[in-house]
Order: sequence, then structure tokens, then C-alpha cells
Amino acid sequence: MRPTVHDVAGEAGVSLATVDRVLNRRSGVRAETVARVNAAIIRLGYVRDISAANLAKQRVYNLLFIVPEGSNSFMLGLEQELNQAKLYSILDRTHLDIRKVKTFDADALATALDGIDITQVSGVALVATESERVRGALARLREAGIPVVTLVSDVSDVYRDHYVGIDNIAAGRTAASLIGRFCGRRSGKVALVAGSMLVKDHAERRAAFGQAIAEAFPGLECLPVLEGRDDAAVTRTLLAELLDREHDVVGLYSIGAGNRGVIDVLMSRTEYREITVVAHELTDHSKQALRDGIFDAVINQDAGHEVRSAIRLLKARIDDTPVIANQEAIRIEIYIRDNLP
Amino acid sequence: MRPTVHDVAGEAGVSLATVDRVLNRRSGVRAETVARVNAAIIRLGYVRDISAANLAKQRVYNLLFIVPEGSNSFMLGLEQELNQAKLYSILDRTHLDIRKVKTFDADALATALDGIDITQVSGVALVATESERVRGALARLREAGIPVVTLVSDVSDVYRDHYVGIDNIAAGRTAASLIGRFCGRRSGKVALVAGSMLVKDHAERRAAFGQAIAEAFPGLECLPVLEGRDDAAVTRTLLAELLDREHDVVGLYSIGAGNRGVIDVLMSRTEYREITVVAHELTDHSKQALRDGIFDAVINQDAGHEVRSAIRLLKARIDDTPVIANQEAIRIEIYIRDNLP
DNA sequence: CTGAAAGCGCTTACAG
DNA sequence: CTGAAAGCGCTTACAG
Repeated sequence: MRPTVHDVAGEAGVSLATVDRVLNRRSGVRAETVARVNAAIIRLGYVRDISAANLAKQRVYNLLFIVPEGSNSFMLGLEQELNQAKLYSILDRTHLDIRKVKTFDADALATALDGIDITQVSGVALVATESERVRGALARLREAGIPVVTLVSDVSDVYRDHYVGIDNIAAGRTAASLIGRFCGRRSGKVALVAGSMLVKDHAERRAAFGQAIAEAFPGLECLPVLEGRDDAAVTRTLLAELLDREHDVVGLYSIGAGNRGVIDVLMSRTEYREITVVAHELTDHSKQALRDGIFDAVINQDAGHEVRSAIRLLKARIDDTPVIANQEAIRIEIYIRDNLP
Repeated sequence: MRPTVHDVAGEAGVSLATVDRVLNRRSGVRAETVARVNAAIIRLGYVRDISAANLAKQRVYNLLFIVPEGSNSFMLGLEQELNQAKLYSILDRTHLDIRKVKTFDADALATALDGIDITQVSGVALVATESERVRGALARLREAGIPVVTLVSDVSDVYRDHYVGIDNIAAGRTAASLIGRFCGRRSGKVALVAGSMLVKDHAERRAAFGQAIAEAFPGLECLPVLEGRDDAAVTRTLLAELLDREHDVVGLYSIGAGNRGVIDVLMSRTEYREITVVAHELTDHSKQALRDGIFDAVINQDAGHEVRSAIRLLKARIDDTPVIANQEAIRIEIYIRDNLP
């Protein structure tokens, strides 16, 4: 049988309460007593039963998720995963609170962060837009002992405990390899469509993509980025105009989440079918585009995995328990028509 | 506050013991009393706290994993993941028992299954080799109320509760698309290397691959499968001989786990570098082959995910709790040099 | 067929 | 600085 606090207390010759004080690193125990208890713990190989501890504590994890009130499919998907997680979270004494802030608006985010009631929240996850105010707000949270993880979009690593999302530089290189390889020996131009170059993940993907193309596929030339603001209508206009003007486009990299506009344009003329297209994020639209042969590959990050991972990471910080690094790594997933989930 | 058994007991006007009997569907309660308790449960929206229940029950999950005592890297990786999971499983009152049986030997597997002490084991996961004896053994286990999941390799679905692994037909089609697309406009022959066509997953991948190539890439022609028995030496000899004889091989699909032999041959002559290669399973060898440009893509199933998923699924069956379907779906992962984890 | 009491492994006031 | 006792939300003999 696994040893319990009773065994430790017996072995150390102290009471349960003292064992508990030592286990939880509470003050007011003589150094010598602490040492005796710790020795007993090691001797017995005691490991605390966290479920029992949480039961006794009546611990409830109050986790706050701050996400952009976006209209794009990926963010909607993320929100849906959060609501899914919410259904099951009651079983784990976890309360998920979802707050939406204006997209790409650092001030709105900072205001939301500043408004957090430190006594009511045990952990925070946020889709970050970085700014001085945001950094300040995060620093205050962490000083108050509240764990913070960034989701999908990161800030400098001193301001959060963990980043849950993909490596966007590697993602950009991946897109480059796929387009380069799929284009085969063809040479020509590559169109780039992003949401906004002010967003760090889009900027990173774009830069890495350009570099990888230049390195490995000299026959391909990247055109200037179109910034569609993740808006279908804007993207549609810009891209239609571009493809009308440029007559040598063999590839297209859709960096952001404005896939609907891209799909509309690509479907508008049969000759566009020849263009090799790689986009981001698996949604109903992008899946259909893969099936229809409009998209050749989609690079995805699993929103469900990200939500569950953020929850696990926050709880692990709160309980001071270990995590399995591999389980928390968010993969750069590649989908083609044949391996859709 | 969430309602507890006390609240239910009060509401129904019965004792805790009776509430417990109803909750656990134990016999010896008058139908009318059962109805009263159930009504109270619904009225209060009561949800049982499983951690507390398990604490009271001193529940220990004894899970048995039966895996082939294989020498191939993927199975070794799986075993490593099992040992990883073992480290953390004590925290969850879970005991993992790993038993190894002779690879691809249905009788050895059946004997292991028949030898299970039903009173000591609460759930079984196995890498299946199907046979009449195996089916019989599984049926007996399930009649005894012991949940069974298959891992990586499946049996007919009436003999297990769940399959934890990839869709091998889709995997074969995925390989075909990748090779076809990467070969571009080149036409020629495609070499196929498998472990054994007697193994269902290899056979399924091969069939789906052949069909997809025939459908979509008429310029490519599949050569007869080499069966390397997942053995590096055998694979090396067979493949070297084949490539020496055939002078028009533009693609190679390594269906099984004998990647080392494949890599050796491909590195032996510079002209083999031109061959487009897709293999299965991410291991140290296959990762290096991707980095070196020997392999163009690797199709992977995440062994760590599979192990954790099998554990979650078995526990969910044991506790009769719901699972999140998306979390348990094993993806057909595509890796190229740029998105390696 | 039903209930009172003790216990699972931990924590928490309260007392000293 | 330390301990005895009660309690977290369940389950389990035991008694009737």
C-alpha cells in the first residue's frame, strides 16, 4: 500500500497537522521538525494524493480565458472548444470563465487583465496582443501568484508561464516547402495573403516563408503581402485585383484566417485551379476547399488540444505538479485531402 | 454550491446508504425508493464527484498492456511511452502492467489473454494480431466486464470496446498523394517495402496506396511489394536488389517499420537521392532521414497520445464516464523536414 | 429493504 | 511551535 500522511506522521513522530504544514511549506514549524518530517517522507517514498487534498480543500479552479471576439472561423472554433471543455470541467472541480475582448486591441486586452479580481481567479489564459500595458498587467498577475499562459499568440516569455501554440517560424517554413514541392519544376510568382502584418504570428510566418522560398526554390518569387484584415470582403477585392494583374502566379500562401475570401476568388476562374495553395487552420471552409482541390494543403493547430493543454498547464502550476512535455507540445499539423480527421 | 449526496438524501428523505445504492445501481432497493432518489437527483442537478468516490472506494485501476516484444523502433517507442505513463500513473491511482508477447504470433497473444486473472485486472489494451483464439479470449474478457481496447492494430469491432490507432486506408491514400504530388510530372515506377502482407495494417495501407496511385497518378506504376519482415538486413538485401534491377524507380513507399534497411540502401548511391520517399513512423532514424533529405515525408501516429488515450478510454469504461471524442481520435500526422516536433 | 457510523487521504480551524 | 478533532464527498460493512 502507498504510504499516507498517517504513516508519515507516525514515522516522524509528529501529528497530521504538522505533516500538512511541512507538505504545504507553511511557516511556523521548527526547522528541526521540518527536517524530521521530510526525512520520513523520503524514507517512506510518500507521494501526496492530490485528489484527496483537493477534496479536503474544497478546491475549485477558477480559470479565466480571454479570447478575441473574432468572427474568423478559427477563433470561433476555439471558442467552441472552450464551451466543450466547460461541459466536462464541472467533473474536475474546474470553472471556466470566457471573456471576449476586441480583436487585435491591446488596450482592450490590458483593461480586461487589469479588471481581474485576484481573489476570484486562480489562473489566466489569453490570446495575446503584446503592448506595454499588457506586459504590465501580466507582470502584476504573476506577482500575485496567478499562473498565466498565452494561447495561439504569444508575448515575450518573461511575462507568461507557458505558451500554448505552434512555432510560427517553423510553420512558415513548412508552408514554403509544401508549395515549393507541390509546384514541382514550375517557376513563377507566389501570392501572399495575411490578416495583418502587425500581428506577430502572421509576420513570423511570412518572414520564414519568404526566407525558405529564397533558399530552396529560386524559381519562385514572393509578391508583396496583401493584408486582408481577416475579412472576407477585403481579402476578396485585394486578391481578385492581384490575380487579375499578375499573370504568372503559380502559388498562394494564405497566412491568416481570411480563407473564405481566398476561396471565393480561387473558385471564380477555372485557370486559378492550377495555383498551388497552402492555407492555415482547419475549418469547415478549408476542409471543403481541400476536398474540392482548391487548397492543396492546410497547416493546422488543434484548437481542442490547445484548450485542454492550457487547462492542464494552469492546473499543474496551481497544484505544483509536473506536466508531460510531449503531451503539451502543439504540433504543426499538415492536412491534405486524404488525412482529414 | 454543487449538491452532494447529503443534499440528495435530504431531498429524497432517505439515508446516505440508500442514495449510494441507487447511484451505483445496486439491487435491494424498493422501486419506489429508487424513483424518489432519482427524482431528487434530477431536481437538484446532482453530479457525482468521482474523485471522492474513488477515494472512498480505494479504487485502483489495474490496466494491462500487451505489446509485441518487437525490435522495431516504433514498438520500442510505444514501450517507452508506456514507461513514461507509468511514472505519472501512481498519481492517478493507476497501475500499468506491461506484458510482452512474440511479435505477430496470434497464439502467443491468445495465451497471454487467457492467462489474465480477471479478479486482478480492470482493463486491457493490446496490439492485436487477429485469430479465432484471440477473438475467443477477448470475448471472454468482455463477458467478464473487463473493458478491452486495441492499440495500433485492430480486430473486428465486436471484440473490443475501442480502437486506438489510425485509419490505415486513409494513411495509404495519404502516402499516395504525397508521392504523386512530390514526383510532379515525372513518371516511372514506385517501389513498395512492407513488413509483412499478413499484417492487416500493412495490407490495408498497401491496397489503398495502390488504388489511389492508379486513380490519380497514371504515370506511376507500383512494383510488387517487398516483404522485409521489419528486419533491416532482409529489407536491405531485397531493396538493393530491386533498385539495381529496375532503372526507372521515381518513388518509394515504406509501409512498415523497417526504415533502417531502407535508409541504408538509399544512402548507398547518389542517384537514389532523386527518389521520392514516404515512410511511416517518426523515430530517430526517420527524423534524421528527413533532415538529410533521404525521406521526403513521414506519416506518423503519436505513440504517446495513443498510450494516454488508451488509458483514458479504459478508465472511462470502468467508471462509466463520458469521453471527448476529438481528444481520442488518433491523427494521421504528416511530417516533412520543417515541422518536426 | 433501509440506516447509523466509520473510514478513504487529506486540510482546517481551534486550542494550547 | 504543535496537536486533537472535525470535515471534504463519497462508500462500506454491519445491524436491524
